[in-house]
Amino acid sequence: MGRDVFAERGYERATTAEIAQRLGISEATVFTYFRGKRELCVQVISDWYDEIIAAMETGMPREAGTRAELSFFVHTHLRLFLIQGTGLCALVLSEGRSRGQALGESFLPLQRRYTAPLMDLLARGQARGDIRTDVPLRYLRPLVLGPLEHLLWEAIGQPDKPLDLDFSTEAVVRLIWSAVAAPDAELDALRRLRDRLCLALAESAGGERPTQSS
Amino acid sequence: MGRDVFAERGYERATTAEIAQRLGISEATVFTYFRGKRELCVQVISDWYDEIIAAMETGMPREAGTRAELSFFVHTHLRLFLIQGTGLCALVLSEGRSRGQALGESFLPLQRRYTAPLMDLLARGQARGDIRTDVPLRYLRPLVLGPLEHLLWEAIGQPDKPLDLDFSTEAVVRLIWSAVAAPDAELDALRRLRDRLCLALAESAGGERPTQSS
Amino acid sequence: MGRDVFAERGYERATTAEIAQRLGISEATVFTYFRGKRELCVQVISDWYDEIIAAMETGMPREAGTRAELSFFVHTHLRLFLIQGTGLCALVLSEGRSRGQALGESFLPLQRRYTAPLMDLLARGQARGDIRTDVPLRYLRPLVLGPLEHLLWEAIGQPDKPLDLDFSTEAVVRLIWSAVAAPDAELDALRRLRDRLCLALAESAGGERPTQSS
Amino acid sequence: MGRDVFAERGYERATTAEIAQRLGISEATVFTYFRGKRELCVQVISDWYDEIIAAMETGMPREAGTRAELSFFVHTHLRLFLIQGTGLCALVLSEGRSRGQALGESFLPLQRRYTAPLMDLLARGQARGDIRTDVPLRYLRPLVLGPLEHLLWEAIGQPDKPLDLDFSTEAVVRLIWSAVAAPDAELDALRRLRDRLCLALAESAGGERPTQSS
DNA sequence: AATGAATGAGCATTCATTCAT
DNA sequence: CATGAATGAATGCTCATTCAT
Repeated sequence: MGRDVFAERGYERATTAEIAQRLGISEATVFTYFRGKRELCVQVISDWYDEIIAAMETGMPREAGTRAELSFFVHTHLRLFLIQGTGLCALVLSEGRSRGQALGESFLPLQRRYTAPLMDLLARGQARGDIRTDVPLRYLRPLVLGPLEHLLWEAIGQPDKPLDLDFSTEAVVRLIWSAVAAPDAELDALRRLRDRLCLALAESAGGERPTQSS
Repeated sequence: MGRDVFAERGYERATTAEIAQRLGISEATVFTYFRGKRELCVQVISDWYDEIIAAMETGMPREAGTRAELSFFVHTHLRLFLIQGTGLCALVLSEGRSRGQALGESFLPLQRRYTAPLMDLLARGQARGDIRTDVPLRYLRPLVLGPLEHLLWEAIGQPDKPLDLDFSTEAVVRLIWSAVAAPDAELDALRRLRDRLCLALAESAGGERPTQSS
Repeated sequence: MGRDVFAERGYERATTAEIAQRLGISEATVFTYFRGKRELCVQVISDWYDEIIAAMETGMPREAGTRAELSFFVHTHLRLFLIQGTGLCALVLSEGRSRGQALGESFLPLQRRYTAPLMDLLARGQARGDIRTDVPLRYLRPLVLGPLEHLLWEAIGQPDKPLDLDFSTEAVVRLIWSAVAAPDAELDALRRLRDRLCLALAESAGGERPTQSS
Repeated sequence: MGRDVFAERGYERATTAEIAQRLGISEATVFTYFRGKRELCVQVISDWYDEIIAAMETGMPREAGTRAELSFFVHTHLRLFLIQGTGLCALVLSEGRSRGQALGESFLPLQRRYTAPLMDLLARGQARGDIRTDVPLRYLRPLVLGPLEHLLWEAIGQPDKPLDLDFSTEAVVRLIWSAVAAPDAELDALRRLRDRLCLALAESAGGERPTQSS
């Protein structure tokens, strides 16, 4: 699979020879189907993106609330990039960006397609009043994707310390949520939650209770 | 300058010929001072890190409050990487990681030295009570560096839309601060309440993960 | 022909460029068939040895008597090395030996294969009673090959004085034969007598080594 | 010492840098004294030859008989080439010969000077009637030097099997002598020896005695 | 369609040699 | 006289790409 080679070696160090060999075909045949190494690589990345986007759009729990959606997004993102995509992640991040002219402008649309599910998610959240609206989405997006990438980079760099998927997801989402959630919305929700609990559990009034700023 | 070439072309596409040419010296002279391309590149990265770290440690307003420190960190990070470092950023991120063995293990200590100012900043904030302590620093770090990297990647990808440094800094800091700041008492208590409830009611509730909507 | 280049220039001074050029192919094509310069050179030497060995085994007059066999061996050796092999001889002798590790251990088996025809010849001679048996074959071999090499070296060094093949063969064989032939009975006995006397009278005799003059 | 470097590495693989370093001087200084690498190497070889020739001329036992002289020559040759000269031996043999034009014609006179002691030895032997005169000296010389070189090559190639100097000398001389000695001279000497022994040891007539061809 | 064979364009690296100081 | 610094000229080797079959 060309994907594996690019993922393992990076763009420059991947050779058409090895790709052809792993595919069990002749090196020349590769050029029958692709105009060149660059186009092949773009195709590989593109397919990879398609899978991710499909997974995102298919599984997204659109009715479960904004936080659940975010949680799903984070979980899926980490999962897909961890199972095999770390190499491709590096590929996209490093080679796919302006550097020189190797992989050209081919990635902008992909990038846009990929971030679409997240942008939709955030937009829906704003419509629901769950996501803050005082900051343009343009600045919210890196707040989500940035930490994920950073976490993945660290995971790549330390293959001996594998990431605990569920734990990491929860930790990251909690942090991100603190930043992107509509402040009032969260407070409101919490207060409503507390009030309902107080009613339902009137007799069992033990445990901690909110003290200050009623 | 070798730095520019590596920054513009990446490790593989940078040629010793071009580096020598831009330095106005012969290609052979390069090898008089560096054992090879790899060593040269490591030196370039190392110098670059030194500059960043020096800038961070020198200008850090240690008495102006945690938020001001964070603001300075973000501003400085964006500024230094924008003026020339984006390519080097990519270099470190992509080549410096396990990929093959091109740039070996030379980067781990650098990486650590670079994140030190941020970690110190966060630790001081926690001591002052400004930074939340319910999440390990290990998870706070990507929350800061991640968005910055992501923002920079986007800025690199769209050179026609230059980043407004002060505005971006303020926007990003505001977001990050929401996530890393110690919540005030009520919020804190409410959140802990909610979290424990979510756990307790996990089985009797629906399938989707706990959200605070509704 | 790669053989010519290595023969004319030696290993270090032979360039893949020149080899390719003389073969009328591109330099890259050379590396399609050989993993590198070293492997190519080993192949060249190997083929050369094959030819010599084949010539030796094919033409050897096994029924014509030991002296005729030796004559054939000498004649063939001189002929093959003179027509084109002197350079390869130098190649094997100088590069093929321990010096650094350029041409590795690849030559030991070749060396052995090459000397096999001579060793067989000598062994047959001993079986027939034509070759002396009082000296291990190990010491007879250099007595044959050594003068041939030396003669060839001289011939190389003085290209203006070409060697007369038949005359040289006869002269060399006559000399070698004197040394390796089984001495006739009287001489044999006399020599053994002398040798034992030399040993027995070593202490009571003068300082200088035993000679038969006087 | 430049000598060591050339001996260890051969001409091509020896670098002026290493030579200068071992001499504890700057690389440029080397070029103050020698016009170039080639000249330096010629000087090294030349000095080496001087030593050998001096050893030959100084120690040669001119009154001890031809065989003793030959024995001394062989012993000294093997000794000097074995202690440090194998590398230089290879150097002279391979680089010193016409190959390309690296070490040019500088060696012919050296070669001649070196073989002079041997030629004189043989000439003296012929004058004394000890060395056969039916073959030109030109053909006798390789019979002596050839086996020595061959023996040395083998010794170089198998550093784990060091040569026993005295034993090898005796073995080689015995063989060479068979070839170069004047046949009649030897027989005559042996017979005279036997006759004298018969007289001196008339009573102890046991042991072997020459039977045939009295 | 598939491929074996060939290659042009580079690239990092080496090293003898020069020369101003 | 000695040398630090610089380099021109090679050299072995790689690899994406082409094309006749």
